[in-house]
Order: sequence, then C-alpha cells, then structure tokens
Amino acid sequence: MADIAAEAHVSVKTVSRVVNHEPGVRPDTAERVRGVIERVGFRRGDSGATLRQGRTFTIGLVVEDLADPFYSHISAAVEREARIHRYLLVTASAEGSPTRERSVLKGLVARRVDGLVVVPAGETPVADPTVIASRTPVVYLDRPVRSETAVDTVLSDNLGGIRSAVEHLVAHGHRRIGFLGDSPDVWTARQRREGFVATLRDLRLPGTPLVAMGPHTPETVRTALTRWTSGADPVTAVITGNTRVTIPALTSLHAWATQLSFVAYDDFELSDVVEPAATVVHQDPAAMGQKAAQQLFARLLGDEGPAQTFVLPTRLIVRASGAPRRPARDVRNVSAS
Amino acid sequence: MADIAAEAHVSVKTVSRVVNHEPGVRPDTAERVRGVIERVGFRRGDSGATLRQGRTFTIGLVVEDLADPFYSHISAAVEREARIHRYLLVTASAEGSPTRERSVLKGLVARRVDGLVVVPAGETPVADPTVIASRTPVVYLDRPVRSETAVDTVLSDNLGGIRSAVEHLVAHGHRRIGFLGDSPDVWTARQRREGFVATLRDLRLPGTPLVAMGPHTPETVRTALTRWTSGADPVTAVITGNTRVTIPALTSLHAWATQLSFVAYDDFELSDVVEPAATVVHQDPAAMGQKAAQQLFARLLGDEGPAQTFVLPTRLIVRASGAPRRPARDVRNVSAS
DNA sequence: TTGTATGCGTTATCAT
DNA sequence: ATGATAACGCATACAA
Repeated sequence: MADIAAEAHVSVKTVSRVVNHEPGVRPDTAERVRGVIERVGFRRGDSGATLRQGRTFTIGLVVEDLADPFYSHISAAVEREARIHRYLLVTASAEGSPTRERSVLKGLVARRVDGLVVVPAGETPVADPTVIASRTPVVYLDRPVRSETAVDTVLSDNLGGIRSAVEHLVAHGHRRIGFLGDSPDVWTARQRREGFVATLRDLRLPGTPLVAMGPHTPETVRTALTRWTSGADPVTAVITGNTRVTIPALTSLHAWATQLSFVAYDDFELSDVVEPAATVVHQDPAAMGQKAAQQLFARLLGDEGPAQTFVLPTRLIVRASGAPRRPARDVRNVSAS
Repeated sequence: MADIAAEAHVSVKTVSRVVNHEPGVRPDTAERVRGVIERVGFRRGDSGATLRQGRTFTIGLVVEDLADPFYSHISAAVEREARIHRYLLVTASAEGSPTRERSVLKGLVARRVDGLVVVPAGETPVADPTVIASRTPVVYLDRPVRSETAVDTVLSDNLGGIRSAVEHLVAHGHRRIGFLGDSPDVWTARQRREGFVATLRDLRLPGTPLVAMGPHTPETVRTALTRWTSGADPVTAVITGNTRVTIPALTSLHAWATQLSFVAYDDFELSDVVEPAATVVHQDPAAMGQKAAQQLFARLLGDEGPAQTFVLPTRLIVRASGAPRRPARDVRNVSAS
C-alpha cells in the first residue's frame, strides 16, 4: 500500500480511503490512485486489517470426513451461507478423533476465525478451554455436547425420523422388524436405536426388539439377516440406521430381496435406482448446515439471546422398498418348474 | 502476550521464545512463563505473526461444488495433505461461474493464502491479474488453463480412460457404441468425446460416432437411447461421460437393461450394487487432490523448477455391465409363454 | 480534501 | 540468557 502511495504521490491514508471506498477523496485523486492500483495489481491484504480490527471474516467448520456425502452437503451449505455474508470458510476434518478435533480447533482459534460450526467427534465437551477462552461463538451441529453452559445446537429429529420409518413399515403390515445401526460410539446411532425400541414399544409390537449395531460390513449384515430370518418368528423388514450401514447392507439385502422390505435412514444418490427403489428417511444436511451457519451469523451480528437448540424435521420419502415383498416372477417360475 | 510478560516479569520476546519453543531460555524461566500461560489460558494469535512474516499457513481450494462427490473427495485429500504440513484449508465454491471464481480468488488472495489449488471454471486464464500480482503459487487441477506462462497442472488421463472403456466394450463384441457426454462447456466432457471418437477411428469401427452431449436428464438420455436403438444398426452399448450423466442415465438404462451394456466414466457409490454391477473408469479424485497439494507444497518449500503437468492414470474397474446383455430369465420365460 | 501519528500482536535484529 | 525496539500492513483518531 505504501508503494501505491508513493507511486501516486499521495499518503497511505488516501490509498486506504480509495481502497475502502471511503468518502472525502477528490475524484481525480481517487482516479489516479485507482490507476496505479490497477497497474500494479494491488489487493488489500486482510492481515493488517485483521490485526487492527480483530476480525478475520472467516468462519471455521469442523467435521468428521469431508468426503462423506452427509458432511460434504453440510460443508457446501455452510460455505454458501458464509459467502452470502462475504465470509470465507475454513474446513477441517477431525476424522472422528477427539484428539484431532482439539488440535484442529486450536488451529482455527489461533487463526482467529470469527466463529465455528462444529460436528463434535465425541460428546465430551469439545468446549475446549482454548475455545472458551477465545470467546469464539460456536454452533454445534448434528450432535449435542455436554456442557455446563448452554450452547447453540442444531440437531435432526432422529427419534421422529426413526418413528416414521417404523410406522411406515407397520402400516404395510410388517410386525417383525430389525434395526441395523451404525457404531454405538456415534450419538445419532444410539438415538435411532432408542427411537426404534421406543416406537416398537409404543406400537405394542410383540417380541424383543431386534437390533444389530455396527460398524457394519456386508458380512456382519449377512450374519444378522441370517439370524433374524431363520428363527420361528422371522423379520420381514429391516431399517438401516444411516448411509454407512445402508451401503454395505444393500449388497447383502439383495440375497433376501424376495423376503425383506427395508427403509433406509438417510437418502442416498441412486436411492430411486436400486431395486426395489428405496424408501428413505431424509434428513436434509444442506438445511442443517444452513441453519447452523445462520445461527452463527446471528451471533456474529450481535445476537446475545440465550443459547438455542433447533431440531430440524426429517421427511419420509416413500418409494417401493417398504412394501411387502412378493416373490419375484423368475423365482416363482423356478419354483413352479 | 504483553500481559504474560508482565505477569512473569520477563520481556515479550522471552514469552515469544517460550511459545515458539525457541532455544536460549533458561529452563526455570521457561517454566515460569509456561505456568502463567497455563493459568491465564493464553494462545498465540497468528494474525500478528502473519503480519510479521507474511505467511498464513493456509492454502485455498476453489472447486465448482463442494457437495459433488468428485470435488468432495478432492477437497478431503487436499485438506489431509494440508494438515500433514500443519496448514489449514480454506475452501470456496465457484459454482461453475468464472465471475464467481474471480471473486472468490480475490477473497483468497486478500486473505493472503500461501498457495492455491484451483479447479478452473472456465478455460480463460483464471490467471487473474490479482492472483498473478500476488505471486501466490497456483496449481490447477482437473482442467488446464490457457496461459502465456506455464503453470503447474494436475490432470486425469481422459483420453486413456475413455479408450479403455471403448476397448473393453469392443473386446466384448460390441461394435456400435453410444457416448453420453456431459455439457460441452466442460473441458473434460469435450476431451472424453474426442477420445471416444478418436478411439472408434483407431479401432476402425464402422459408422459415424454416436454422441449425445449434455447436460442430461433422464428424458434426454431416453431420447438418445430410443434413437440409437431403433435404427437399422442399433447400439449395443453406451458409455456415460461422468457421474452427472451416469446418475440420470441409470434410471433410463433400466428400460433397456436387456439390450444395452454400459461403462460409466467415474466410479460411484453403489456401482457394485446396481443391476448389472457397473463397469467403470475410475479416476482417483483423492489421488488427484493429493498430487495437486503435494506439488503446491513443493513450491511452498522452495521448489523453483519449471512448471509441470501431471497426468494421472485411470483404472478400468471391470464388473458386469460391459458384457453383452442376455435376455433376463424372466423375460425369456415371458416371451416363451 | 489530505496527511501524520499511533497502535493492533507478533517476530527479527541487535543490544546487553 | 534476556531485553529493548523496530517493523509488518492496515485503520483509527486527529490535525492541517
């Protein structure tokens, strides 16, 4: 900036004024300065300004895995919201490790991001002393965090979602339903399991709930399905607890295609192409990311209200997979021959 | 930091030394300083350091759409590489618009990112004067950019990939093959189209090449397939040019399932679950992102060598969809009855 | 309308 | 081993 000033024979302050579109500069002076800026290709660096005014116009996002569709949609939504406010987004993966999470949070705080959206890796208060001390506004997403002080949180309606799945299957006449959940380490997986069990109870379905928590592979799914379908009271439908379960499950489900109905928690690309087209519980990760970012920006804009928790609704997208299976035509032919 | 210094009865410089683990501090002094730091919960802010040493330890990534699996895998890989070097990653979507791309690039440059990985929206030299002037190292990814000066570029072997797809189909006896490409606005789509045509020519396959460029919807795919399968010399196989084409195409391909083989460019989740399991040309977005980031860090670490272009190989993952279709059993039964 | 002095938090230089 | 001071690039307050 000093270079520009020298070149245009004005003071740095005048250049600053021009760059920031401040009033009080004679048009021709401004023009001259702009000319030089254009010629040299100058851009104001925010580092100085940041230092001076203590704001970086950058927010941070911490997720488990950027490559996971669920998180990538969240990430895209948060970035979009940030762009609306002319903010930039720094993204970091914690890879499910609380340790790594702490370390990336420290990095983010050191960079003095103005705010944070965090999908907490563990439930232990990520409310790291570092973050607390920095007084950086934080919005938690997808999972709550235990904390003495209330914190802004955006959740999905896991209980309602799983309930809609069970009710859908029951409406189709299913009475014996299995639940394939993700690892019990994951809060949402536990929530859905509990929701599943609670719904069965509320609906007074007979028998003990059939639950197989993950992490799952095609093999573990096959084992569970074999067990569930071979007893005296075989399951006729299963619910997969999230996409990480649905993907390996779909392979195995094929083998039971003629007997088992299913509902998948989380929509997925090609959900309408697989056979049968998958009925899914759709939670809108884009909406979740957007809501979290909006709440964060409300804070950044001065909202001092009490911490809030938002629970976003899920939507059951009905396709074919929830309906009772009929023996496929070729199978019938084979057995008839 | 000054507070710490006062509290510990040392100079700021000494505190700085302790914080940065610089040598030349007496152990007991260091210990005392650390104690105070611990007590007041101090964290060095990078803004001052950035200002002083002109480095942000942050790199920027510009892609089209963070939610697109291709880009989200790239993004995850770049972020991972950044983390290895203890850098942070700022991601921004250009949404395919050169205008927006310029604007996000300006934002990134203003933040003084130390380097950039850019998936260019257009082919017009994104080599924006702003970026040039900032002398920020840039690595282009997935698509080249026309520029007077050579620039580091990481590409995928589009020609080789499409060739492997065609050859695979030809090896399975197909002679009449259609190509469903993405919008011709996209460089990679054009590359693959050209590669397709060139391969047909090299293999001396008869007839004019059948090409339908996008953007595609299930309808446009259906129209093309209807046309191609209804003539005197019907196609027996199609190639989809990328995932944005494969997804809508899969819906329509179902209707032709008994006649058409296919190979999809780009692997996709569930590629082995769809029926028939999809043979795909796999370009490894994670490897691409990693390579680009590695090249960028090489530059950041002082590599002054001439600009390089890397062309990463693709891999044909053979599943079932490339083999000639036989009438499915149930269809045969029906026609026999 | 324009310019000068000062400070933001940190590190580098050069003392002591 | 430690400290005083300048400097980084910009914006704020104030002066001219």
